Amino acid sequence: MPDRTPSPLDLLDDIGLHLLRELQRDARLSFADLARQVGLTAPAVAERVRRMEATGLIQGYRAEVNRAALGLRMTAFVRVRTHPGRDAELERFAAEQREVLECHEVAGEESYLLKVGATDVHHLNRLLVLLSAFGATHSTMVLTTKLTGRVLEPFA
Amino acid sequence: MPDRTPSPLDLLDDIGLHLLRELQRDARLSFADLARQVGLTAPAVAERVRRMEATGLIQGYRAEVNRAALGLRMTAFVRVRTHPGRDAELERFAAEQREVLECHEVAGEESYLLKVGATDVHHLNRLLVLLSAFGATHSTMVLTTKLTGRVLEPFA
DNA sequence: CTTGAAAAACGTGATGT
DNA sequence: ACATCACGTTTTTCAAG
Repeated sequence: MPDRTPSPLDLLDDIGLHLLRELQRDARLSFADLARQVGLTAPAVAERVRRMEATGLIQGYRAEVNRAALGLRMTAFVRVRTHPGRDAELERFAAEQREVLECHEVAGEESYLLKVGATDVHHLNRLLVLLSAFGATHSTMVLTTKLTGRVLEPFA
Repeated sequence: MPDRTPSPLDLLDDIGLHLLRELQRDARLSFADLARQVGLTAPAVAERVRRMEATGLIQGYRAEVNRAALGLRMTAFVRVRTHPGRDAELERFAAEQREVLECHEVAGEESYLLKVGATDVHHLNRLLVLLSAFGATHSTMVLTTKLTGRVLEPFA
C-alpha cells in the first residue's frame, strides 16, 4: 500500500491551481461558473473539487465576517509565558473564550501566542487579567491591519 | 441623512445570527439549505444574505486551504522594529511576498508584526534576511497551532 | 475527460400579504 | 420582511465514447 492519502500532487496542475485561486477568491462560485473559468465541464470540475476536499487540500469554506460589525473593534496579540504545568489549562481557557481568535504554541521565551479580539480597552484588560492566571503576559495592540487573508499559492 | 451605512444591527437577530454561524461553518451551503436551517424560504434567506454582503457584515467567502499541502510546512510570527522612514517600504515588501500571510502595524517596541509561512528553516532564514533590511527583527516559531478560524459571535 | 440526457434541486424575479 | 408561485438554470447521476 503505497500512499495512505491519494496525495494532492496531481490536483495542483494548471487547472487545479486555477480552481484553488478562484475558490479562495469566492468560495460560493457555482461549479458551472468555475467550469467556465477553467475551460472544463461542470461535472469534471465538481469531481476535482470533491477530490480537493477529500484529500484535505481544501479544508472548508468560511464566510469572512467583519469583526468590527460584531463589536470586536480592537485586535491584540498576547504572548504568554505559562507557569509550569499550566499549559493544558491555558489551552482549555483559550478554546472556551470567544475572544481568542487564534492560539499557537510557540518556541522562545513565551510558550503561547494568542490573537484576541475585544470591544474596547476595558474588555481587553479583563481578558489580560484572566490570562495572567496562567503565566506572565506581554500584549501587543494592533493599530491597523495592512494585510490578511492572502490567496495562497504552492511553494513546494 | 441619518446613516451612511444601513447599519447591520437589524441583521443580527436570531435568524441573522443563525445564518452567520452556518455560513462561517460552511460557506457553500445553498440558500435552500440555509432556509431549511433557519425556518424561512429561500428567497427570504437570499435577500438577507445579500444585505449582509452589502452592509459589509459578510466580507467574502474563502476556501480554506491546507498550507502544508502547498509546501508551507512552518509558520512564524516576525516582529519588525522598522528603521525610520522605512514603513512604507516594508508594507510594500510584505504585500509582494506570498510568504507573508498577515501584516499588522502595532503599538509597542516594534512597529510591525508579520505572520509568515515558509517551506523550511532555510526558506524562513532567507525571508528574515530580506526583512532585516527594513529594521531589527525578532521571530517566533509556531510549534503547533491549537486554535484558528473560530466562528465569531457578536459582542456589542 | 467529454458528450448527452433526464430528474431533482436550486436561484431569481414578480406578485401579494 | 416574508410567502408563494413560476420560470430558467444548475446540479447530479447516469450512460457511452
